Amino acid sequence: MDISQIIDPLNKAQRQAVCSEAQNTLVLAGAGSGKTRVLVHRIAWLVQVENVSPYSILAVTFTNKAAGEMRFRIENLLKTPVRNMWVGTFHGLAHRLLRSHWQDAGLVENFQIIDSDDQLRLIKRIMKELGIDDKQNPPREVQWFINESKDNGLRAEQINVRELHNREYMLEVYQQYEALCQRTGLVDFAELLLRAHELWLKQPHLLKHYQQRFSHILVDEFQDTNTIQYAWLKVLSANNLPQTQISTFVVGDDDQSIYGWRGAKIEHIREFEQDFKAGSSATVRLEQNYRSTGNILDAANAVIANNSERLGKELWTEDGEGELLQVYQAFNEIDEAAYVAGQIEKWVEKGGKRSEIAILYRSNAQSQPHEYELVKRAIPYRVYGGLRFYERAEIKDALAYLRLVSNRQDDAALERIINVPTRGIGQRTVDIIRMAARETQQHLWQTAQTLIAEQRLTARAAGSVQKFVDLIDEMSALVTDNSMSLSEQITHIVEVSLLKEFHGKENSERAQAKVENLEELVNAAKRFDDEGDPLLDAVKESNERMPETLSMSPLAEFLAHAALEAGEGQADEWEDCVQLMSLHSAKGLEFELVFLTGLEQGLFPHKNALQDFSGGRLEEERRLCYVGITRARQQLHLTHAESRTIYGRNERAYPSQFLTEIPADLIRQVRAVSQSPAFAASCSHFNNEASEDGVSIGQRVTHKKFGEGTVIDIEGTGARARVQVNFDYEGSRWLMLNIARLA
DNA sequence: GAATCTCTTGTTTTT
DNA sequence: CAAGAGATTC
Repeated sequence: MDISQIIDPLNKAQRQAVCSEAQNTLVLAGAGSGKTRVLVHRIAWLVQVENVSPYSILAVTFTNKAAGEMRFRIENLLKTPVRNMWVGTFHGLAHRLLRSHWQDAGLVENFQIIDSDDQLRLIKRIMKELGIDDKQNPPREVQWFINESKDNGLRAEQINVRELHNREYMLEVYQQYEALCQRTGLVDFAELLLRAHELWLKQPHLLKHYQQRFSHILVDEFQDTNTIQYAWLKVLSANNLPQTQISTFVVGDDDQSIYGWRGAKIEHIREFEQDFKAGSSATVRLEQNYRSTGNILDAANAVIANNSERLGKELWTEDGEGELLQVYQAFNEIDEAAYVAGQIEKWVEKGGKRSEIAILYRSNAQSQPHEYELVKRAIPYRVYGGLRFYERAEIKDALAYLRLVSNRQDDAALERIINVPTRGIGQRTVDIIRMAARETQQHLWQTAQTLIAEQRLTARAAGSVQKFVDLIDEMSALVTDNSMSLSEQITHIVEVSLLKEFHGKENSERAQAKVENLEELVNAAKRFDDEGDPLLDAVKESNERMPETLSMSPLAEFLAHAALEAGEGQADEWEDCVQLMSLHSAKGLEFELVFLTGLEQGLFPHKNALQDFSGGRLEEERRLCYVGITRARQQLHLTHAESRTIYGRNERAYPSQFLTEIPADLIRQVRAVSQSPAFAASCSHFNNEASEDGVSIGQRVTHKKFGEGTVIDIEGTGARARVQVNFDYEGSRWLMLNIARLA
């Protein structure tokens, strides 16, 4: 047993956490203080020193990425695979529990997971059936209401009608939605958690089994737990029983809580100390930062200090202060992207790797101008998040075929593809089937066949529907008869569905991309064939000690994988490329060079957060900013634009309040402000040349008029330059063609 | 029933 | 600007 390997790389506070003898340990870990390391080493410590079986350990994370990373690092440290240890996201673990105990959970064996897109469609359908005007009552609001209720552990019947303030229809939709999902074997994200929680409450024998099994529960990103997740943990750990033997170890940072909008409650950190009081408890603070330079940390500390109600934490480093933060004020988002790309080129020229660079933004749509610029300069990049692979329409179509093959009750899937590709089943026919299904409380698949048999459809419609039914049955035969591999099955289904032909016949770039995506789906299935799902393996392995066994067809496994992981990590991962992602997906990651872009009031902080009078949401935006700043190791560039295209319109933009919260002495303004709105219409040549050859463009620009060879005086901080600029008026905006310095 | 056109509406963030 | 809904035409 080699304890030194586990202990030596740790500082005092980290060691204190890893070796904690308390039954319940709370680790308050600032950004970059070695949070993951502590978790990984804690588990290694438990296994090697305290002789805890990996079988008795449950580790919970929030993203699949984090779960994979944790398992990888544990196995690296222990130098042995830990197959039967459960490591997963709350959703992933809940899903496995429900698969293993579907009967006890009141589900059908082959239940399907739906994403929020499917969920919204179902809600729209129900509202239509109930005759609720979706103009006045946006389905999105109802969706939000349902998910919020579930996140708080509330079923429809537990909701007090009076609290709805004449929005009783929401409750009605919720009830109908629940019934529909139950009838058709569909489970949404929030439902996974709620069911898993109810499983504990309704099936004490199962709860007892898992309580006896898990002696140690570890939770990462604890500040992001929502009510139902927290409740699930509390029940499992038997924290209310003084004699419980279960030890909990949670790691979190209140300053990095950025999922309040999803029901996460920072208060859980505080509550933990009161709620988990069985046996002894300890709190450890990790404040020494091993990631960023002093200046970056000072900026982060200064920004987050504006929040109230913090648990209090100040990051520090033993390393030097490093470079100043650079702030660049761009004319517009194109200019911003050009600046970023220019800096990236510099970094790479100096021998830096592209994978050390991240471009971060508040909302995914902001990736576009950056992508455009990077393509232009042939800089390889990779975008995370946004429309994920398994969320693309054509992929979801293909998956809907697979779902229907695997579960004929899946109404959501059936509705999606009954007329994709078009096969002569129109809105009218679908409406008839829907209504009939509603009357008999049957699912659509069965109803459609009944309607044909009873000749309640027109001959033409009946023929088309019959063809569809036959098609699905035929696919089903392919899948069940042969002992084909998963990827072969999917290849067949994609072929037979004629989806490729359907999308391919459209002669656009987008259509081409869709066909390629469908081909990529087959590759994804191949990869899944080879690699499988580590959590599933763990469950299978450990289920040997349970009376219930978990048996899922490869197809069902693949579908669940697609629903829960939405398809990160496909393609080009090996190439050295710049990383583009939202601030939310950047949490937990670090980069040498970080660009924090779009720092404008209304964009970041987002305008919706600014409307909130309580300020709670503004504080969450600020935490998001804190997360962004602390991603950087060496260099941090903060950019904002004077003008930004929003919904196709050019809008004036103002610097984010967060910029002013950073002490001025930590910042170097790369270029000062230009007040002329006409300049905002200029293109990127100007900015590059002007800033590149050292001209500092000043506060005011004097110009006579725009046109061929306009001469402009630029006043900088102290400096002054005269330049000749050639413009072209193109429709509605000025394009700057070139610029030359005169004096 | 399908394809095409016009008009409105809107995007924060993710399991 | 782009996607979705609704209306119109084939």
